[in-house]
Amino acid sequence: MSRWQPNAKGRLEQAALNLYQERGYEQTTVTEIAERAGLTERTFFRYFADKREVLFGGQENLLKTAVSAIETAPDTATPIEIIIAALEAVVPMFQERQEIARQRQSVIAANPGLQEREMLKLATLVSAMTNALRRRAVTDPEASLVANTGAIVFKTAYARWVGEPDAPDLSILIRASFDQLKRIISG
Amino acid sequence: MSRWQPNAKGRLEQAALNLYQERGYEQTTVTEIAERAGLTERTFFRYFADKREVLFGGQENLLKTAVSAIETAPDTATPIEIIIAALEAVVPMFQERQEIARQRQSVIAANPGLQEREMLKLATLVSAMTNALRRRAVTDPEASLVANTGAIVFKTAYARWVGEPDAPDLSILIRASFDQLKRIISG
DNA sequence: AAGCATGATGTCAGTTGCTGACATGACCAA
DNA sequence: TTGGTCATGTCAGCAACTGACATCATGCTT
Repeated sequence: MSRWQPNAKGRLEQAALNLYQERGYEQTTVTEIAERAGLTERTFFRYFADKREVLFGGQENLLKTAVSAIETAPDTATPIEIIIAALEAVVPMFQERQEIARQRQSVIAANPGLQEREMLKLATLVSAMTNALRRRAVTDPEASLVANTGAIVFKTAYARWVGEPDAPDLSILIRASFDQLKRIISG
Repeated sequence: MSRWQPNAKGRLEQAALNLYQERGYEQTTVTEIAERAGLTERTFFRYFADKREVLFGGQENLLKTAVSAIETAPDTATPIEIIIAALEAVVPMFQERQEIARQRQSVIAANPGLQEREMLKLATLVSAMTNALRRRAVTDPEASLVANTGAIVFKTAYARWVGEPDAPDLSILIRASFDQLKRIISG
């Protein structure tokens, strides 16, 4: 029999999400989270840089997937097409977890500090995609404009996907947002 | 002779900006800022909600100006034209203070926590502009897409304006960014 | 002129987020 | 068996932030 229960990080994430929902983010102390996970505060901070970070675990995977999609897009694709491909590459990571995504989102929506963190994560993603585009010889400021455009499209689609009870497929919403943006800007 | 030195808030802002530049944001304590301004830590927190907020004073003015520009745009303007007008309405608030803008930006660039706050401010602005557009009968998600597009355009222009030694006029850069975005998306 | 309300600031004590230093003890490899 | 490793615990401490109450110049009221 091993000394420690397995999956400490996952237990902390679960405990945090539950407590944030039950009492609200600010009313929850890190000590409480750790206790519910059967650990100590100090251990929480070994797994997560701060109290917010516990809600943003999947970020590195997301980033890798998006960057890798940009790197492997066909040479014939335009920058915008490359970005849309990156967004669609990332869709499956959400598709399965719609319920958890909704829980997370309602917690984040209730706290500005968490919204800050979410936007920093998004900005990190945009920055990584911008760099990936530059490596494909897309020049500045086009690379940055394209990456940011991708972020808007995704944000818009994601908001609908999380917000509507019987939302269409995420990749369909992405297409729809992009088409609408095209019409708005050219029109 | 009055009991207190005038302009406590301004003194705190100045002291904070200087100290963040001299020692870095994290190495500066709120007590140090207050001392340099001839006040106490407690008074700092009466003027600013937290240690970051001291760098984001002009925000409310900015927001009011942008929203008011949206409200007073001519009825013939398209949503995109309205947003561009809002961006240009805001230009004069930066134009005079390019040097301070550069100082602020270098401090913010050195600290992720400050970047978080800046993006929250930008998101607040986008949200206010979205609502202002809705009041002009622009429907969702178009209102949100347009406001976000404005934010990208401004961010791109602002980055160049702050980053290049002899940058062109900010409103020229806004036009340039918007034109380029149009080409990218339609192309 | 005396008294009184106001408002900006100070003082103090307390909670919580977060960190560094060191201790513990099951597991594993030599 | 021994000794190292690694996840966790323990403890002490700093800095951000808050609530409660004190101070006292200013200016209004009577």
